[in-house]
Amino acid sequence: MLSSTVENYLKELFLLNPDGETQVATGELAKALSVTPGSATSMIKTLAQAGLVEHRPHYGVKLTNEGRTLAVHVVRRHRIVELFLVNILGMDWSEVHDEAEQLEHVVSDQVISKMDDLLGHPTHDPHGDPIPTPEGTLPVRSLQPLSFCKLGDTVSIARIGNQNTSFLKFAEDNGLLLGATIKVANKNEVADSITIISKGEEVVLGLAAAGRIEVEFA
Amino acid sequence: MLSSTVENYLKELFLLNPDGETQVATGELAKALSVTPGSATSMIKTLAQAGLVEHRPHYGVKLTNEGRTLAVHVVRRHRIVELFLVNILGMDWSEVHDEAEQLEHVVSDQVISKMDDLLGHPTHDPHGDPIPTPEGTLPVRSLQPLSFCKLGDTVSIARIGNQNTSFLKFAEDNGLLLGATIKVANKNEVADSITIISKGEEVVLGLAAAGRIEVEFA
DNA sequence: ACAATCCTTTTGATTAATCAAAAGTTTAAT
DNA sequence: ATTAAACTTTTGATTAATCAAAAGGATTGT
Repeated sequence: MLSSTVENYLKELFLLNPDGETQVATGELAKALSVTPGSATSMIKTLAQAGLVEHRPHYGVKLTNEGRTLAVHVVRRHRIVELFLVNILGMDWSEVHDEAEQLEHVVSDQVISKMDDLLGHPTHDPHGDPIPTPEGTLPVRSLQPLSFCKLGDTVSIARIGNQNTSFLKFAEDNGLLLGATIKVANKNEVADSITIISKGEEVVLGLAAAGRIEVEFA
Repeated sequence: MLSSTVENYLKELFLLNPDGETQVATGELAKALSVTPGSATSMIKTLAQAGLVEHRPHYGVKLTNEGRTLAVHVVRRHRIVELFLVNILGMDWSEVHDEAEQLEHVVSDQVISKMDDLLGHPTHDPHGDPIPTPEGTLPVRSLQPLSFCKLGDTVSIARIGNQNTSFLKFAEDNGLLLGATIKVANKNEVADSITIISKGEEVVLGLAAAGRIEVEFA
């Protein structure tokens, strides 16, 4: 059985590099997991030993097929739990990420399967992130960051890629919910901001924040 | 925040000595937790340091009020989770104990409270064990072990104090469910067995097993 | 080509939890 | 009252995960 720590390293490697195409830098991984680079190096060596990652010292690290499979399962557990907490237990989507972060390491496959049934085999979690199937397949959508939209574009929100509680509360308060249709009312590269119309109200966002909201054309 | 290990030690001390009247022996605690006596001693010293238990070396150990409060909360989480897994997720009562054993350490109070709402503020878990209130109070019932019943007694099953999966499956298969009314058809102290009639069928149990089934007079 | 800088890796220490086995207490039996 | 048996505690080691800080590569600028 994998420790929670190992599961977190694998999951984070997957999230930082979902396609498995690039190498993830030790420092990037360390930062994502809030550990020192030295800790990351030593865990990477352990994972490489176990055949879960491929490590090219000083260049980076990448999941093996085996590691990727395990990582995807952790992600599946996380996202099903999140949706369950929101849809069945009635929790707020801004709160469930941290809770799921704990639960993902202890819920059994059987519990996940029961939750999945109860939820009606959903394809996306409350933040719009795809839920991997039990076999490890991920539904793919072609989304673009809101920050790439042009003046006048009318789009619908498909994903919020920022799990921060306060940001999610802000999004909720301003009607920036999954499926909401919004229109770009202004965009100012110099001022680093974008203005959108959501439910008749103007909302101004910095481009960095808008980059973490993904949309599709309606 | 308490580690899972600490929570398990506290929980087990509570289960071995719910009234806090006697002292629990180091060896007894060690056995219940499947650790060596030496490990138990060293953890007991840590807990005593933290003010969660009172340790009289060579005599035994006992929860302090603070330790008891924490232990009761762990038990509450465990039992709510168990009932949730059975009533909401549709799992079999014989399977939920081990699952709850993991979940009890990571579910937040908020999740427990939502589960509690959804379950309608239950007082007992699927095995008939009382669920402590959020304030730490335990409902009390006066039950007696089935093994104490006399020939001809008609009683209803109120608690199954054996969490072993195979035993629970056996109980289920023989109609020995909570609330079931049974009658003692035979009792043989020499043969160490008791025979009961459950749903018209005779079921023979050893007295040790019958001792872990608790009943109340109908 | 040579530093300066920026990462990464190594080294040595620490903490929580555990075990095996030695040493120490208590209890019970003769 | 001594000794044996049973239990508890201590000791010394081990493992997983971490950190701080030293040492080692790689990259870039001049």
